[in-house]
Amino acid sequence: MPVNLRQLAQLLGLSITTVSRALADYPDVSPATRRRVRKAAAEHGYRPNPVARRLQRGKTEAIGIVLPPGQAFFRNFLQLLAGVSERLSETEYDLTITVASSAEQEMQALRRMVEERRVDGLVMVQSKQEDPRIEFLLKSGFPFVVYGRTHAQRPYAFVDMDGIKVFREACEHLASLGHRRIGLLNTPSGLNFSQYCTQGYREGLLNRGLPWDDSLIRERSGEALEEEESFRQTKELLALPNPPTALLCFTEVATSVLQAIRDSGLKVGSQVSVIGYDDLDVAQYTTPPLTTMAPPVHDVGQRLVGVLLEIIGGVAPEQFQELWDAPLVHRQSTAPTSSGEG
Amino acid sequence: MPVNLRQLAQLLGLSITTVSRALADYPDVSPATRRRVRKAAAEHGYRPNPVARRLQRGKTEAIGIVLPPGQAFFRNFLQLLAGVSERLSETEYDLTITVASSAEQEMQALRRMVEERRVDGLVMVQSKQEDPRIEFLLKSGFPFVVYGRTHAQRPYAFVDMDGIKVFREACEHLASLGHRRIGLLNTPSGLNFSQYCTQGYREGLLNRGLPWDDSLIRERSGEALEEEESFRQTKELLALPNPPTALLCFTEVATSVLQAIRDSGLKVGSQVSVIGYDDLDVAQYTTPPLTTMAPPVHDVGQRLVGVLLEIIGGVAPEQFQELWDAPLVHRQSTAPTSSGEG
DNA sequence: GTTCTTTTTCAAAACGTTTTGGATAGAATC
DNA sequence: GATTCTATCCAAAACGTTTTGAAAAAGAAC
Repeated sequence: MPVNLRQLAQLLGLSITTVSRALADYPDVSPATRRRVRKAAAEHGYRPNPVARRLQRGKTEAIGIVLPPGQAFFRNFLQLLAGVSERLSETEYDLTITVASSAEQEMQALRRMVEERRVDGLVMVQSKQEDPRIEFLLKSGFPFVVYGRTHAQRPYAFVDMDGIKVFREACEHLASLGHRRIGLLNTPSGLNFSQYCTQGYREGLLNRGLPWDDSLIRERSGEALEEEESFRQTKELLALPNPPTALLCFTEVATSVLQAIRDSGLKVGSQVSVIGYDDLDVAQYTTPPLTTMAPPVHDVGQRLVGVLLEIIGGVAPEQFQELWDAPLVHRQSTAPTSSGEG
Repeated sequence: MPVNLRQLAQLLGLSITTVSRALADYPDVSPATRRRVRKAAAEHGYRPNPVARRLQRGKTEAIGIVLPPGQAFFRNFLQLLAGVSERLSETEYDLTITVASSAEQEMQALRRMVEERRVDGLVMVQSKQEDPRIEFLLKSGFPFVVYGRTHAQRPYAFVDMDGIKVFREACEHLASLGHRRIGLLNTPSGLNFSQYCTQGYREGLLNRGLPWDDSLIRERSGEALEEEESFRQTKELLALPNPPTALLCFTEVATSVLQAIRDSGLKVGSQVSVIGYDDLDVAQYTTPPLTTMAPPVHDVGQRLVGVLLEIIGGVAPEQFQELWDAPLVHRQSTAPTSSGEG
């Protein structure tokens, strides 16, 4: 049904070559015929067949993502995906995804993508400390970029949030508001990220001359319902003899944290300041609206594609090792202590 | 780098044709050579190039999904995607997705997929009552299947939950436990689905001879934070002079509903029964664990692909119009009233 | 040893592009 | 008028499969 190059050329009384080159803006086709070709192509709704182009170019013009198993996926993954997709729409590339139902199935899906050359490159997410997927990709020399970091022999391309810096600065910001006791409600320690949080938190305290206090730190087990566990942990912190006046937490549990604060008879903002990590939609709707560390997930998604395309183009991966910053978005859940700056 | 058919044939001293046919199990190649070819193919890690196959077959061997704009995506979408992906992994098909950043961009992405023939068919999600996307697809004669229903001139293929039946039966179940006043916490009325809920609820009451009472129904505005709105609405219902002893709600807001019940000094299960729609993970972790209407989203995803592949294969779409049932998963949030069946 | 089947193999076309390396014409140069 | 140059155009090859139609080899029948 759709018209192809041969038919279009025949219609115009031109060769396939000339039509192709006219549409691709080669300089060796006269302006007159170029216009003529353009017009005819538009009229007949000619669209080059991507599959044919891919074969000829030896590229699949697609990049892949395989979603790791386990429903517990990070909250703003769709936003990352949106960034990826948006950047891709500027190109001829498609986004091919498969969602894995188990760890073995994940490796299998990965193998299929690289060994059958179904995509030109891969965006890897949810990196683990020791990650067989990354090892496999390094070994096979396949283009890829990681959102996150991992332990690997050889250097590889990644874009990651600078968790240490982000939490350090959030912590320092709370200190500059006059807070002397700052609590940390960390994500489960299975993830790489939780360690960066703790370290940044530690550095922030240190920089401001505040003492380290184990009792001000809680970490989710990852087993119980996150809302309930966070609620409980927050109440524990506030019930301490010398309770914190500020909390660092993850936005995904922020509603529970805020609720626990109110439930303890305290006012969020004026009495207890809270900063959440991740600028989820929900942060705008909590009462009061939540101050957050706002990782630019959408932009990261775009950047991941940009990097990957360069690597596919032949640039060495080790050139792309980026740590990104997450600015604070100030809302009403943070306020100076009554005693003011100290 | 990877070996292709020509090289493999040369290695074996056979023609391309024979090697190809041997691997495809044609009967006209002798068992001996077939074995020989198989062995060599395995040894050299031969994988047919999918792009070449696609060109030759005139198929893209891919199906597409374009995610509608707006972060507020339905909760278990990833589970649907998992089903889609799982079914697809039994075939040679890839899954191509693009996420739209706006309604126009959504149409544009759709056109691109259809007009450039980047995929062989589409799975459509989040159907609206009047849906220009569906109209466009019908007009262009492109293979597609919808998860959900819509108003359209011509018949089309869909797989949808039978919301009326599901809510009717949930309502009747509560009635059979002795409940006489049953509340409904509905999803915003913008969605098709909310009307099926109301209707099923109505039919359930009718079948059990229970009176319709407007004051027992609440509908989220979709503007406020869903947790807070649901909490408030639940408290309103329980504060009525003649309050409900059972509630139908959506699992995505169940924690707030349960909390509101406790907050009103009532016990979930023995005093107020709750059934949630959607068997999200969270249902297992609430206190008490939540009885749910459990749409088999994963299976629906698989089925959508099955249907789509048949349509791509040439079967008429109107043959596939399926309404699926969602069984009740009984947990501890439902119990007979103290007065018992009656 | 010829003829007729049956089994096994293969050359070539096709899918729809892009790109290479000429060809052809007219204009410019001498 | 022969030569060179430039501006246009095009035939053909290539990408790696699948499939068609025919050829070659092997067996069976006489």
